[in-house]
Amino acid sequence: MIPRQKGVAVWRQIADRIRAQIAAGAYDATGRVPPETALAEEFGVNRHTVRAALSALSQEGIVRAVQGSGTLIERRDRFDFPIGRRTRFTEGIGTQARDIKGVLLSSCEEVVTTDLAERLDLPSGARVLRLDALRTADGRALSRSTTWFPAERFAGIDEAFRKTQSITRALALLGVADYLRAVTEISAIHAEPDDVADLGLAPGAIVLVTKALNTDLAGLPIQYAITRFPADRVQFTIRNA
Amino acid sequence: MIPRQKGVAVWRQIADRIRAQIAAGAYDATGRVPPETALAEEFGVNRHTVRAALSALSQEGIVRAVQGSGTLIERRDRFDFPIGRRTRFTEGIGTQARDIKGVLLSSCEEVVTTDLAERLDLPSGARVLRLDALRTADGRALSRSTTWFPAERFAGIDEAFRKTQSITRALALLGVADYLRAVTEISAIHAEPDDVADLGLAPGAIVLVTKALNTDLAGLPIQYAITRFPADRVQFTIRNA
DNA sequence: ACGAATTTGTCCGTATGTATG
DNA sequence: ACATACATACGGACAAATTCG
Repeated sequence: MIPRQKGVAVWRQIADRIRAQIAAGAYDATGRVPPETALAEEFGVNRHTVRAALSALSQEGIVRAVQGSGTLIERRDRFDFPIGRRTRFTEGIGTQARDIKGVLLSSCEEVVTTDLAERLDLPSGARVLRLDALRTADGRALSRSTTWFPAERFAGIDEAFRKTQSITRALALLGVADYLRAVTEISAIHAEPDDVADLGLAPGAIVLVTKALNTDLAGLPIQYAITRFPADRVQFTIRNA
Repeated sequence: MIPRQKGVAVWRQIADRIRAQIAAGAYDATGRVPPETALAEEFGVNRHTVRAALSALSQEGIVRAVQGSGTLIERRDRFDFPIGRRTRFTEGIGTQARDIKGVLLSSCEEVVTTDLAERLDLPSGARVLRLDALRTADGRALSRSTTWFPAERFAGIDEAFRKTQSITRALALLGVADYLRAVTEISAIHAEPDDVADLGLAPGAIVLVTKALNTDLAGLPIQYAITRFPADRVQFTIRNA
């Protein structure tokens, strides 16, 4: 059932599949995972291997085992993040969580790279403000973003973000009442050491990476952002209404 | 450097990172990967472990080691797949590959599930045609899709697809000259055994999953598709022009 | 209240895979 | 190629907690 190639432990592969099953609502009827013996038979492995998988999920807070009773599902949430012409992080996720926080990890001014200069339509040598932020929803890390603004036009955006905890509200403070999403690139990679630390992931976990360009209403680029999401907590929806 | 947590072998984590570096063009200047000793130092592991990683990449055909010379990069391509109101698979990928094939793996008629009935706006108990297809570009698997059409309106779409190797051209044969992408959901998961077999992936690899609804010009749903892409060969771009 | 069945928790041992030097 | 240490996976046996007739 489970392929025995090398490099990825069988218990991890099984953990990934059970997590996906839970997220898909496969066990909603009972609110619990099937017994270890049943899972062992389903995946064609020893019960100990299933136990290793469930132990990992238990560490993640997804399930909780009760001796004699079974393994209960603690949570099965995957946030949906809509992407469209007027994409806003906080608004998009807003109805799905109560307590959304944006923490500014660091900010600095730097000279644009050639790649970034092209995207933001800046002359080479121009200066940009770089903001590193972590967003959490109900206490769980939801994204880790690095954002660049043209330094001249958006001086003070770091303080504005620190106060408002939101890019949208920070931009509003600086006189940008509205802005538009021009392009979004989406890819997926394995978690890197930074992701493991910042987003609280297991190595081998999946990170969804978006690279987004926002413009003002005149079409002038105002912001370029690279954001990393834990794939087991997030999905994207593109609506062409 | 590399975290020694459990479940994923270090050599596989390193292979994933080198593959990502190659895809990002990090080594384009020399056309080769740094020497094994340099990589070993960079990742803080023994040279044997780096050799295991490079051996895996060599198996995938991404690099080729030459004794006395170094480890050459054989290919570094990641297809970009644009998503918009008029999303077309073949057109979108068309300029990036010469030889695009769509193979019909199987087709059958089935009764809609409640979930699918809602998405396609069909009465419960209605019948749908299901097409399973594998798409390849230049001989490499690019996607594995399952597509559902209302059976009544699209009788014969399986034959049309088999002939034309394209959903767009198959729909044209059945009188649908144009159609629109209404919604696209994007998520990422670890490869399942089917993905390993169909897409030629390693277990532990990442699969990008899209769930897409297409409508005709009148807004009537004509097609719902779930497509799985190997994440190391594909990225998505959403343009809001 | 009791016992049987079910289910998770823990211990033993053994073979293979992974990583280092 | 060799040696060493640890992680992974299996198999079996039994204990401990819960459920149910």
